[in-house]
Amino acid sequence: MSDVLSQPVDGPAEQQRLHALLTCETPDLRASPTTTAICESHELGLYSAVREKVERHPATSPVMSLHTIPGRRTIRHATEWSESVPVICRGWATSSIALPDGRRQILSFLLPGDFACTASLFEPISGRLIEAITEVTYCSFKRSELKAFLFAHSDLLETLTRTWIEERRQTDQLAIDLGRRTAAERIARLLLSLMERLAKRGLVQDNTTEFPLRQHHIADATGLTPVHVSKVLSDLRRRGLIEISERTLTILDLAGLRCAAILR
Amino acid sequence: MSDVLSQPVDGPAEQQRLHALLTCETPDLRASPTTTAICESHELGLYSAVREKVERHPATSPVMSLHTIPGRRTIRHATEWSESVPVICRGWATSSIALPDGRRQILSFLLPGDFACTASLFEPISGRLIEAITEVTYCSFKRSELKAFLFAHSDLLETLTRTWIEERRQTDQLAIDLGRRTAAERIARLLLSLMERLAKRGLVQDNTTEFPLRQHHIADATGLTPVHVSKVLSDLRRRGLIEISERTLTILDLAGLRCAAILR
DNA sequence: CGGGCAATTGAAATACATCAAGGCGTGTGG
DNA sequence: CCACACGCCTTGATGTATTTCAATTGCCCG
Repeated sequence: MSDVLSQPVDGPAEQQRLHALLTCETPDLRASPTTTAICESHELGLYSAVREKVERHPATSPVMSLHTIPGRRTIRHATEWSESVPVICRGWATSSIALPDGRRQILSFLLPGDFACTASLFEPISGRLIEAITEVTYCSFKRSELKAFLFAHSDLLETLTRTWIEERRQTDQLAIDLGRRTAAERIARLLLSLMERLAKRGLVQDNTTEFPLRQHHIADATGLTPVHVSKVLSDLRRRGLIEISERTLTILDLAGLRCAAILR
Repeated sequence: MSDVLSQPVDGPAEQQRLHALLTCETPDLRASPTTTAICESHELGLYSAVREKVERHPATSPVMSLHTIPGRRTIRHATEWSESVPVICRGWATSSIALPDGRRQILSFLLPGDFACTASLFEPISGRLIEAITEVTYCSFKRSELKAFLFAHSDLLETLTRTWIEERRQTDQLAIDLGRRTAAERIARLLLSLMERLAKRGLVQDNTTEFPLRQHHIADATGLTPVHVSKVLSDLRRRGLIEISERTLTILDLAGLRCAAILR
């Protein structure tokens, strides 16, 4: 295992704590930012649906373990044949593909509640690199058991297909963004879509949110160079559309930004 | 319905013919190019698996109908809420997204045996445009029945997930192609991947295949302009890697083309 | 204090787009 | 049968978006 700092939580006593964490039953945990993020993402998707189901049928719960790793660490190597499926519980991560010569493309940013990739529920992932951006705590499900659990509850299976379809929609959009949109459009759209996802998790207030992305993350997600990202962002700032500073992003002119993203 | 020329084949007598077509039982049909393509793609994926199953349990077969439309006609509009799922049986088609201003991105080329999009098996497609390139005959399954049929045969469900994972792998590759590769790399990779898929269907002989794509198709698939595609293709020709003429493509130097695609 | 990562900015280079003209094949109507 | 239009491809000239290169700054951290 490459994550020296990972903290498996498989013990019987720890299961109790994990269950509490998952279901937000412990007051002190509820107060922590960790579980806040998790709880807020209640209506979100597959993970929260699984969590709810586990809460109701604890006996059949798939084996899982909690891990916390610092930023910039990799969660899954591209070649790793892992029997477990990670879900982000706290922090930001990336899912990307790398070319041998160093070029790389970020396929998606993973926020709390996101499975790394729905396809990885069925087979070990192929060639995708999962990396923490910030400090991340994630939940590792044993694949075989999660799969069985999903198939045992047909409503979960339905949520899974909905998640999958949504995932597909996202990657379709990514393709047209990369293939047919200008740099400014791509970046504006990225910011807007992140804002939307963060808002669903209750992480946006007054159009402002914590924003741990470095410009090279934006570059790798939009198929651009860090330098050019810097120039475009400066331009968006100059036009009074956004403000970025101190790992914080605020959208000053939503309509204007939408226009820059060409959401006609 | 926009396809004036479509030929529904729902009648009881026609079912017989359709079944024969699907299972390649009729000699005259077997000889025709139509069914050759279908039969060759035997080991290919979901469609052939479904076909096999239907052959074995004809009574439970989902309702389907055959249609033939000329080239350049649209099979499914982007906004169309259709209750049926098309599979290409003969010819080439595209699956694409269009922007209101005319820019468009082809997400995939559909060859015989391909479902338009695995996700569309569960819900009507959203925003994707399916268009015939050549004359196309396709098979329309009634979604609800196909779905039920799949769920009734768990091995089909497994084939479905494998297809889905493969589909996902493809769109991931598309993203990194569009985001991080040069024009020549994109085009070389497109040609190689098409060749590979055609070879699986037995449509390649002596590194030569029928190739109905216009350069604007290649452009829309690679995020380039038709003019630039022309220039890159000319270059590949000049370097003795490929030959395109008369709607025919032959790869003269496979290793060289692979190198141009940077498959290190 | 030094060293590494991140961001900014300007100048130069390049990949690709746009514009424009011409050729070629094909269908169509006179 | 010819004239013509139209779609498709090619090629060159020119324009532009984005990259590459380089220098500078600030910041964090040991």
